Parts: sequence; C-alpha cells; structure tokens
Amino acid sequence: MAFQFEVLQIDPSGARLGRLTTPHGVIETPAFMPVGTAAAIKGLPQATLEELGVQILLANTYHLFLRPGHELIRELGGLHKFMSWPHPILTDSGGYQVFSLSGLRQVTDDGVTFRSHLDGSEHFLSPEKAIEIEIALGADIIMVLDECIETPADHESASKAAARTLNWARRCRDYFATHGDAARQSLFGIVQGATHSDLRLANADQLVDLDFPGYAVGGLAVGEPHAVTCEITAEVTSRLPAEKPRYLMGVGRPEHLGDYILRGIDMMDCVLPTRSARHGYLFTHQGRLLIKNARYAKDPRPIDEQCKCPVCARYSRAYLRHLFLANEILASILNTHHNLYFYLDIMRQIREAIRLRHLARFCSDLQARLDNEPS
RNA sequence: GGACGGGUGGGUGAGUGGCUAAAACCAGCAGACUGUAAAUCUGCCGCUCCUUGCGGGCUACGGAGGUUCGAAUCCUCCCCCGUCCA
Repeated sequence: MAFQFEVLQIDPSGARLGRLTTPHGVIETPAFMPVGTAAAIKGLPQATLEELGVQILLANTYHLFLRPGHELIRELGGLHKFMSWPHPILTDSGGYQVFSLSGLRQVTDDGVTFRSHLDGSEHFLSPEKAIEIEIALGADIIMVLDECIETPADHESASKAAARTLNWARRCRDYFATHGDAARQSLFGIVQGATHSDLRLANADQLVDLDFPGYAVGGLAVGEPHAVTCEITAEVTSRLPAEKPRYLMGVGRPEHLGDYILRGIDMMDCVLPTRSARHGYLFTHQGRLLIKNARYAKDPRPIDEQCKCPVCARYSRAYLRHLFLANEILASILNTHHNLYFYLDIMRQIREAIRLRHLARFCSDLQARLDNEPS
C-alpha cells in the first residue's frame, strides 16, 4: 500500500505521534513542511534540505501552472523529477491565492478567475482544473481547491465560503476519482468556516462524509488571536477521524507549533522561517533576533549559542549582519539555513517529547523562552 | 589672465522669491511578516524644548554684505571646483 497513516502513540493531551507513508517516502509526524512555492525553497538547494532533514516540501499549483506550466512539468516526468526532490511533496491548490491575491481575482461557484500576478493575463481555476494540474504535477499529497477568506468574517460570508469549499471538495474528489490515481497521490479535503464554531463543526462533519484520506484545517492564522486559532483547531480535530492525518495549513510561529500539535494536528507548513530569514528575522532559543540591528555590529557570537546548526557553528552575528546590510545573497542562504534548522529541530524535540510523554511541559517551557529577545 | 558652467542636509541630486527643515533615490535607524504578488513592505532620518501637536524655539542651501514684508532662489564682492581659451 503506497499510502498509509499510522498513529503510533497518542499523548493524554491529544498530541499524536505518527508515520505517514507516501510513494516517495515516510514522514514522521508531527511534521513541519517548508514552503517551496515555485518548486524551490528560496535560498536553499535540495541537498541542503536533505541534510536538514526536511521530510516533505510544499509547492503551489497556481504558481507552477502560470510558470513553467503543469504540462511542461508532466512532460519532464513530474515535479519530483523536475525539481530533483525524490522525497514527498505536497501541492497546495491555489486556495490560498484566492485570499492573498484578493485584488486580482473573482470567485464564483464555478471557480476562481485570476489575473496573473506575473503578466496580468487572465486564468480560470475550477476545482476540476486545480486537480487536473495537481495530477500533472504529481505531488504525493494534493489539496482540494478551497475558498480561504479574510478574518474576521461575518457568519453569512463565512458560511457561504464554507459551503462553496465543501461543494468544491466534492467536485475535486469526483474529478480525482475518475482522473487520478489513489495509489500515487492522496487528496486531502480542507475545512473552512472562519472563526465560527458552528460552521467549522458542520463543515468538518460534511467533509468527513466525503471520505478523504486526510483533512486540512484552512483559513486560520490569518489575523485572529492565537487563542482563537487554537480553539477552532481543537473543535475541528475533535470531529476528524483519528486514523487519518490532520494538516493545519499555514502555521505558525515556532512557539505556537506545539499548541497546534497538542490539539491533534499532525502536519503544518509556513513561510515564516524562510521569508523571515530573507528579511533578517532570525529565530533563536531566546526569542527573535533582527540581524540588521546596530547592536550586533561587533557581536562575535553566533545567532543562537544553543543552536547546533552549521551556520551557528561557523558564523558570527557581526558577519551575518554585514552580509545582510551588504545585500549579499549569502545572507539569505545562511539565514534560511538557520531558521529552517530551528523549526525542524523544534519538531524533532516535539516528537521526542510526545514519546517521553511530557509535551505539555515542553511546550510551555518553549513558549516562555521564545517570547523574548536574546541579549 | 580671460570665457563659460557649478558649489544644496551623511552621499548622489531636485528646487530658481513665500505652500521649503528643503523632492527623489541611496546610506543609516527601528519595525512588520503565518497554505510566498515578499532578497518585500512600513515608519523615522538638522539640533532642541515641552502639555508629543499636522506644537514651540534655534540652526541650515560655499563665505560676507545687500535688495525685499519675505531669499537656497535676486544683486555685489570674495573663496573653492570643473571645462575651454591664452
């Protein structure tokens, strides 16, 4: 069986230790998935990602459809081969672009009409079209097209978006059933409903009826308070089948990863480590460090004295600050390397903490340390 | 020696009588970033005072004088830089 999800251990808190088997390898969960929108983690080559222990990458349907085109990637043997990443890949559907490109798109029940952010040309993405593209790309896990809306959203518009998302999920599932290959790819449904519990619960229940091999929670961490994100996440996971993987989309800050896992989440992805790195925002065990700050001009210490990453082993804050201010590409590379190591290391520690049954304590300790700034 | 052109805030460089503490860009300082329109974006960036306000005072467009209600902007002289002619 190409796809399999096993829950190896459930913490009293609700956190799960699992193993997700895909055609391109096994993913230990809870897992953090770095985002490589255009078939690249900005700043890091694949060999480095392997050294870092990246288990699975994200890529984006919308972006790859526009450039270089899904047919071209199919011709070249699929995304794994194209980008030389023989490990698991997940493609997002373009649902997030419905949200982030709000000025460049129009949504109807049929689908989304986008104005390309590259050249302004118009493109139509229906649920079926999204799946067609995702099949061509060939990722191990593919996502249904959903409508991600802004928060706060009133009950009526959240309800409409959730209903539309559910309808699209059905269409995606049906299209995949006739055109896809379940042995090769796994299609995940996405729960929407903004911050309204009743909508979230109903949407989750109906989505579960459609029987997807995995479920995602979308439309969170888009501006609402963290406590709300946690609350909604807990409510949704309580309705999702225990034997299937749960993916909280687009999160989060490092000090919050544990909170989601404590609420039954198995997979997460976020641009924060990679984007922040390019913007000079580094994560450390003592909190955030803005490398461009004048206070680091003569600082010979590594970014994070407790960090075991190759960047911290070798480079000083003073040098990294210089690279950043001098606009050297190396700044992005090294900063990204560090931040991704930091995230993946936290995930390793979280998995270990679940194994040792002290995740809750680990998470509160982590939160206290990270909510700070290094000396 | 002569003829032109030019000297503006840390830098480049607009501005040619009031709306100018002086555009824009860069540098500098600080902040933001959550399924990537992001190596991006935002704020500050002469000194000083306070009741922090589209607040007050001071200083400022090579120097010194002058014209004017008002000058970076006009006039006079001087200093410096560039190009050309002797």
